[in-house]
Amino acid sequence: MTTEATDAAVSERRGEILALAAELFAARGFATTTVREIADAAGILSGSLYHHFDSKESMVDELLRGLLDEITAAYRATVASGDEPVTVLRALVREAFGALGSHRAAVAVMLNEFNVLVQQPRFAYLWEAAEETEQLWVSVLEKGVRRGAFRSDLDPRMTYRFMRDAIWVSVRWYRPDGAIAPEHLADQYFDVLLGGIAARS
Amino acid sequence: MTTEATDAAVSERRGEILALAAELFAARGFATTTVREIADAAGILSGSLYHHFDSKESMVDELLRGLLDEITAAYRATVASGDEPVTVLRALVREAFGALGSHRAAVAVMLNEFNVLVQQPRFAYLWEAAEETEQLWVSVLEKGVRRGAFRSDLDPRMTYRFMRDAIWVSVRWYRPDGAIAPEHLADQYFDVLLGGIAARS
DNA sequence: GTCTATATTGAGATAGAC
DNA sequence: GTCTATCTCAATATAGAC
Repeated sequence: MTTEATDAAVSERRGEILALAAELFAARGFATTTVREIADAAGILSGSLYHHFDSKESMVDELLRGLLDEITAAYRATVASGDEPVTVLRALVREAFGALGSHRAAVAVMLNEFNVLVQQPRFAYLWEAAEETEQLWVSVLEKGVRRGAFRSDLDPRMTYRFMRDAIWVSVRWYRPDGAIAPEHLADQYFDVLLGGIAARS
Repeated sequence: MTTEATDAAVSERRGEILALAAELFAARGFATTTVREIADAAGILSGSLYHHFDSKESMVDELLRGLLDEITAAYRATVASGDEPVTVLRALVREAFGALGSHRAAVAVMLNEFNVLVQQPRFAYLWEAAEETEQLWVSVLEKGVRRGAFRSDLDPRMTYRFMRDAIWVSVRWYRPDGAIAPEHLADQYFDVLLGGIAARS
């Protein structure tokens, strides 16, 4: 009990600082955010940060691992359900948008910094996670094509990339505290994606 | 003649260096690219760069202004044509993808660095250009809704953002020297956007 | 867990010779 | 137009007191 309470308190402080760092990384970019800015936001001096984290890099590492662990678990479970492709795809889209609501800053950091970070050996796991996600989504699209739910001329890999990018990049303008709920946005996107923007004749 | 030839030679060298810098900014990020890396790529020492450019910032400034000047001029002309909304929208999509072919690195830099750069007063013009572009595209979408070419429940601003993001972010995986020509990619995107991915019943 | 104080490095940028 | 040499500063990170 005592140990748990202590651990929880430690984790809580870490979590607070990490959340503040995430907001700064998202707003100002990882490279241009200084540890002094993070410390300022936390109300401490920069040296004190190193009691909680090894380095600035380990902060973004922890942030991205947390996001990936959660979202890949959700994707795996959804695809494993074995439901109809359209149903599964809608659920995947909702999960992706759900992350915008629950982990907005982390998603922004992933979107903005992926290409630069992934070049470092330390962040090679970002590639692995991206590959697994692509395989999961593509398998659903392929199944949908085979079953006649999606157009037969659909390119599953290209369509996946199109969807992934279109969804995640909306983190740049979407505000989860605004009028549009993540699920609503997800359904609107999915609606356009399935039926297109053209008027029905 | 002599003056022109000299100016051309100067501009050529500037252009070469700027193109190299653009590739580095696109691949490694603006903040993490060093002036020494740019100089290495150009085969000179870092101090020599300052004969051509005031600063690293002025390099990215020149790069982005060049892209914006060209693409906004194209958008203006296309919208001013007054053709049918579907026709104009297709042309806009082709122009956006065309920039991926002709200015790939600059587009990548714009996509990746916009949010950070725009916070500096020096780069406030990025906002103005983005605003004008949004107005142009949205006007086409609104006209299309009024004329019954697009769904009546379409949200023009949201749809514009969706399209813009989906198109530009493809610069992250699209290789203009590969199998897919920009116009082909543009038409595929436009096709999906108009008609959706669902099979026709 | 935070502060004081500081080590260390690497970055952007400059001056003047060639 | 490039090089040599160097300045200056800001950033990450550390050591030890409290």
